[in-house]
Amino acid sequence: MADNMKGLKRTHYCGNVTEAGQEVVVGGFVEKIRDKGSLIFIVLRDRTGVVQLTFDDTTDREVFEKASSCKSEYVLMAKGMVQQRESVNDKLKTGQVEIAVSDLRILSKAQTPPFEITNETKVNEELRLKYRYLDLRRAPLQQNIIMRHEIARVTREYFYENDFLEIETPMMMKSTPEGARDYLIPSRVHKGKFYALPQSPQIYKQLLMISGYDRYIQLARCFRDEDLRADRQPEFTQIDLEMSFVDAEDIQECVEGFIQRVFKEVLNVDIPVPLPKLTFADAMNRYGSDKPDTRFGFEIQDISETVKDIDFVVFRNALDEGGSVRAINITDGAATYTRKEIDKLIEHAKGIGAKGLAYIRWADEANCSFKKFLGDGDLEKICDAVDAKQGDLVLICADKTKTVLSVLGALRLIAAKKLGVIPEDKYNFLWITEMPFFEYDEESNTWVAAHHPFTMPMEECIEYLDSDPGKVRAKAWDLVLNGTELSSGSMRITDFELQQKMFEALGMTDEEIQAKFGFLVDAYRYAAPPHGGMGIGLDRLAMVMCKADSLRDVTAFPKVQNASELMSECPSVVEKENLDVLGIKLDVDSE
RNA sequence: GGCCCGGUAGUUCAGUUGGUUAGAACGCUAGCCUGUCACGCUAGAGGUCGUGAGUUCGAGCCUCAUCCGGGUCGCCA
Repeated sequence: MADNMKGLKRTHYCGNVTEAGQEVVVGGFVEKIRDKGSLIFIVLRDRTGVVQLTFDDTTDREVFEKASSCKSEYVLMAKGMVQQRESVNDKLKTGQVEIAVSDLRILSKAQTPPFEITNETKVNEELRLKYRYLDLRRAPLQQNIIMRHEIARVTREYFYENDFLEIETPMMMKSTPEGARDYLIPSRVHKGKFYALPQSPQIYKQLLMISGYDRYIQLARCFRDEDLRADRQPEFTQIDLEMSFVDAEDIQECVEGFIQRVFKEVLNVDIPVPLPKLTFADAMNRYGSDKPDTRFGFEIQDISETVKDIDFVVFRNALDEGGSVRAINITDGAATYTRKEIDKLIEHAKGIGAKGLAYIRWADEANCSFKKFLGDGDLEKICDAVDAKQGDLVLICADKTKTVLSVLGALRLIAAKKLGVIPEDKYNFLWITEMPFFEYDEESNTWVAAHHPFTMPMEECIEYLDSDPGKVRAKAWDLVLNGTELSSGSMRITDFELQQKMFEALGMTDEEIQAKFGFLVDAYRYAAPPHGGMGIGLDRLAMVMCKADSLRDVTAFPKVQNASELMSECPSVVEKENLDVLGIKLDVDSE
């Protein structure tokens, strides 16, 4: 039988025991035992840190015996006097003191855990996820979870102070056939019909504007049944907001205030505002990405003009087919790359869709992979065009412009990571504006909406809706931080006729419109203030602020790549009776 | 769905050209130790080499399949 806490009431968190000369009661987990025989040290851990418990020949015999029976991860409560240590530990916040224990309770015994619970760990993540509740005892993870809480707290404070109302929207809603796949919930009452979990509260928050709740905020859980990535979980949290009587700049200004506040309060980092802006087109041309990491250079440069007279079939073909030849100049000593390392880059480029990669490696002398096609002075012209110097590596890609940009954009990142030139303590925010309204879908040969179909086009683009969809830009913008897409926002269409035109441009029939969004279209007939909003990825924000590599490190109970959870082993098979009630018959084998 | 990487004591890893009884460190168990803090010392237990098949006189190692995990492309209005 374990002890109880009778007569003891916790007075301090472990990490806060720093002053000698007082009697304290602490509770926590056994982090470490150093048993010297007739002198025992137990390091006790809670979410604030650790403190050392000491037992020696002045300790009550029964307490001493109990201490010597303790094992890793036992849950203890201890009462004792805080005293100065004979030998201090400067590495610990509580390293000046220790607790001379007079009362010790073993509240719960622990099996030997499957892995050691230490701050630094090399243990396989798979095992840690299976025992997530143990992994979560580790300080680094606790700090992340606590920081995430702080972010959420500051978020609420900021938006409350700015007159936003927190309103909950349904978790069970109508399935919308467009966009990501929905997670479906079968209905027992309406057999054969389904609710969907929200991909975002988009439609509801727009309806709230129509209803006059003109500043809305919600820390909204969102669900998307798509494949996972390090920065993508099937369920995630969005700081979801919508504002009326505003334009894009007003919303951006409000969010800039939030960003500034949350970084100051949580990290004590000053973020200068307004945040820089870059159009989507410029982002693609300069960085080959719609979420550029601007903490380093290596920008993409168009050298089509420079090489147009060079008799190199790869360049010639690309240019003849309307593509381009572009280059990035990797500085910081990239010329030391070995042939093998360059080959690896080329392989990577091919993986992204490049047919190949030309390069100039300027070590002792400029060494060019396509030297034999060059005339006198051509090499110098190219190096001049990209401002290459000795020590640099110039990567050149020739293809359709879209391919060239995505390939060089990816290589730019890989090279920077490899060279270690990305400053870790920098927070480069960037608004990406003037997003394209339509994307060309090569499979179906049609233009599809790049955003949801209620996004407002830029006024000067409306005339191209029918004639040249590729030219239409949206009143939509993204917020990017260090190469991570943090947030996305837009102004919404409030004009009924314009909305009709948008649907037509997307090739939707009246029946389709009515079936998919009938209630929303109807709602806009009853007048709506001009409005727009954003959804800010709380998980991703936390990931960057915690300097974590994966959302799993800032999510208490994350899913793995196949969308299952290793601890509870969900999703799982359900009893046949449960399916019968829902009128569902399975067409798959499951054990 | 495609491509790449990984899976050997509880954990992290090593394991030669395919060759006797698969090793180390940490952890764990027992004992000793009054100032440790990566405590120290002594002894000990602990293995279906992810799983299944194949090649071979012989497989941790080679081949195929499969499962699990990670990264990435597709996908993510």
